[in-house]
Amino acid sequence: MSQMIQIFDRLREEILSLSLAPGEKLTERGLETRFAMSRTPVRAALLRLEGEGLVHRQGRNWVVAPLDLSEIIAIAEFRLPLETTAVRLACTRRVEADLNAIANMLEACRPNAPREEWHRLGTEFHIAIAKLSGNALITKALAEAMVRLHRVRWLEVSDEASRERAWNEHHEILTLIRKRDAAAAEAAIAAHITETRDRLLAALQDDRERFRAHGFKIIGAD
Amino acid sequence: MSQMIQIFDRLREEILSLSLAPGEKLTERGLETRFAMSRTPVRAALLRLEGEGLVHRQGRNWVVAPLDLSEIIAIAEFRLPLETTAVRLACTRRVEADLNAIANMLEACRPNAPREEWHRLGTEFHIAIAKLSGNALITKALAEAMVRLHRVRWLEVSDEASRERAWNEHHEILTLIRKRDAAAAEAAIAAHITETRDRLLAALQDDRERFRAHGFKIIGAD
DNA sequence: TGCGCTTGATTGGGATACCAAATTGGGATA
DNA sequence: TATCCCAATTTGGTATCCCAATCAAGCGCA
Repeated sequence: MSQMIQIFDRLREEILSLSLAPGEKLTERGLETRFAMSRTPVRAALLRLEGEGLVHRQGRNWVVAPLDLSEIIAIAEFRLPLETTAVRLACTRRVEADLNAIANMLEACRPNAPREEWHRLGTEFHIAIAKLSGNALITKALAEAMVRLHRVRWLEVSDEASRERAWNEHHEILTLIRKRDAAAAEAAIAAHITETRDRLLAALQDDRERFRAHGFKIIGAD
Repeated sequence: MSQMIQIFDRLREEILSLSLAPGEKLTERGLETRFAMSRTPVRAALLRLEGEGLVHRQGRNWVVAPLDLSEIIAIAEFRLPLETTAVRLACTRRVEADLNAIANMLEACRPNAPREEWHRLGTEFHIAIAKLSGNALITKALAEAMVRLHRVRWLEVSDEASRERAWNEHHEILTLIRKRDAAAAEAAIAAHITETRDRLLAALQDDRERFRAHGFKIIGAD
């Protein structure tokens, strides 16, 4: 695999897992020595990460994208029409094999699964549902939104009761799509998105300061 | 301005205006000599254009993104929920100054305006409406979709009667937002998106072969 | 004549050298 | 002691150079 992809994947992983603190400054030369590779693949990886919104420019410098808590509401507002449309389309276009793959994904990741696994598959579930729509733009836009939501979702998954509720909601949505009940499936995913938003906002009250104590750059917290 | 931005802007302009044929192969070394700059900024510009979906990789090579006519339907499917949501939010959040700016934009670009101007402002209108929603994710996703639609829209604007219909629809949408009539505004923009899609699909029958004759790489045309 | 191999040119990926701007740190001065 | 200024360092931006993989053309052999 190309060195650029290696650097890209490792940085992406470290950013999403919060190993790299939001707002942390990245220097091309620092990464060059850290990964023992030259600046050429480092720069290419940073440019791709910038396209995904995971790193920003701050003047001439690179920084890990800060946590923008005000985005929680905006992302829910964005997901709502997209995902309801996706499940509606899924009810007409879905293929049995795809549904089974998603069901297996859910089975493999019960609420008591390891936290990282749960976290990753929670994102994957929504993207897989979007894929059922057969619309690549919907899938891609949702995937981007889920990436932006990924880091703040560490709040949600810290609570096992929340995870159980989310798992049940996921299961319900899948069942309704299987029944081709578009109206109910739309309502279920809309409720799930809204409730996820509210869970995050509630958890936020407790954890914002704890995040700040880690040195994370947080904006939009008012 | 940095050389990378210069190359990025020029390539982007040439791709969107169809000066560079869809599917055309781009070599880093060719661009290097063409712009009389080194490969470093050329490569950075290509990476950014790849993020916007305007150039693709074909094996190790770079190619101008081919025209994907099957995207016309997918883009309409994507815009419909996004833009109806945007106008609904706009009806509650819009600011008078922003509305006036959009009205001026419309006035400055009547259907008999120069074709390039009309084409560009047609895109800008929808993005400006999306901005009224106050949701940055909606705005960005829609801007990306409009970029992907930009090149096939050369079909629509070739017909002055079509431009007049589109202009009237734009005007109507703005008026309804001004009245804060969310339901009617949603219906109007939904109809506009659907009709634009159908106009493009109809024009396509005539122009597909003409495009192909230009050497454009076209996919999804069935 | 047709098939296949060799070889040379071209490609993108990577490494490195150089530059100008920006930053920083310390020392001189008030 | 606080402040200002200048030099050394560090930064991203750019230009080249090298390399391995790929592609093509041309040559030779059957």
